Amino acid sequence: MNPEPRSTRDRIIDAAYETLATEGVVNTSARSIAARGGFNQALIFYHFGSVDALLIEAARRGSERRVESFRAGAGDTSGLTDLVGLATRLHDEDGQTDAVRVLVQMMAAAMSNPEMGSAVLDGFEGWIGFVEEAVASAITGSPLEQVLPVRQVAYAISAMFLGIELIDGLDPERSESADVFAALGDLGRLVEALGDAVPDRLRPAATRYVNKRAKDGTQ
Amino acid sequence: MNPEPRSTRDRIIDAAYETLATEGVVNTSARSIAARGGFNQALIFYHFGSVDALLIEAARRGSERRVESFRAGAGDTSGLTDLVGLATRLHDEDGQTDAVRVLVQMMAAAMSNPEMGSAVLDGFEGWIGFVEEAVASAITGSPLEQVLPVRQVAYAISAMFLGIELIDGLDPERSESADVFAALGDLGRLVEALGDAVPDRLRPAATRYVNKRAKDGTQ
DNA sequence: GTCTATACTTGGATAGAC
DNA sequence: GTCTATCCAAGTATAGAC
Repeated sequence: MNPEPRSTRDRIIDAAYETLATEGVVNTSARSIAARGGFNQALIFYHFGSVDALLIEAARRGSERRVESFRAGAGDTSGLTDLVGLATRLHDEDGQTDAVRVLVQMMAAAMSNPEMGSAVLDGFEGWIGFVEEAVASAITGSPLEQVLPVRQVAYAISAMFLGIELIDGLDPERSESADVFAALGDLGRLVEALGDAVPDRLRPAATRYVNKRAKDGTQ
Repeated sequence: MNPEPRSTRDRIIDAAYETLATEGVVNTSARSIAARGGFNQALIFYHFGSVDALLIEAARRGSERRVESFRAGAGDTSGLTDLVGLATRLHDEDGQTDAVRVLVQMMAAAMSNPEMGSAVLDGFEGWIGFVEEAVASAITGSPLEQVLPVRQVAYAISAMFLGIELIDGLDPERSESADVFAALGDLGRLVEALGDAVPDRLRPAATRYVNKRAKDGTQ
């Protein structure tokens, strides 16, 4: 139970992760990582072969952590409000912001490195899956259940979350994300309230109506 | 009218822009930019003083172009469907994808460079403003007009757009963005259809109802 | 497995000729 | 304003001692 002395390999991965979070990809190098972790630069090549390979490992590690703590923080996500609330909390927790920052940095770097891109996408899949579940459980029993393409909506929500972090990191002084999350919370509550306003015995009719509208609209 | 021979300054900015788009920030250097533009590397320092300063210029140029072509492509955006349609078209046009890619790359780089962050954010303001207008005109006359925080919604939509591009760039083989835009289009049409279903003479009542719900929810 | 030393490459930046 | 040459710092990577 005492702090298991982490292996060097692990310490290197952690240092890479921290460097990405605090200095960004552009300032992440074998030397800056080693300096931060307090170990020798050559170890990176001994253990991982190249800096890129290390970054891919760090991305993998990050994905795992992220999804773990999502699920830990999620608990009882069962509505839009809960979902937005969770997103807001995640955005506010320091460790979580780091996780998203690292992900964003990796994604930007991966746009010019196919192998890395594929790895990052794999890790991101867990995140989308998590949001899919949350969305699905948020709409069970509502007329939306029949028409909402859960996967695509989860994808869009995840993208929004990433984008907010991307913009938010530009200038801490001018951060608007708190207002945005607050507004999303209001909207979520509003939609839920409107949904609740549909009496139970009218739901089948509402569903038919929504379906028809969806069909007409898609043509 | 004949192709005004672009100044060297302009050619350098263009080359920087192209390098960002095709190679990403991590591979953007004075030398790679000069190679692409076919001019001497030293010119960058003569005209801009440093690579970062050049990138900031390129970002500014990019913002202008982006908003220009948004407005050009927008024309008659007056509903959710139009808005999503515009986004879809922008996402499909080659030149536009480049513009968004460049922006995303700059944002990622700017996370570790305050001066750059501020410049990129300034440029992004034009984009958000554009989406604000589109959202505002999309909801005029509907009960939503009273309760929707236009700025925050526009911010969220813009963030989503950026995020989609970010994910989409990871692995062209596994791109899902087309499905996502299609789904968003369906949803937009659905919401519009539902909105239209509220008879005109009931709108004041609907507005009061929505307002009350919004108020209750916010508490 | 880890450290030192070192080779090699690339990048930022400047001086000076043209 | 542009090109050549060059300096120096930083980066990746390897060899070899410990």
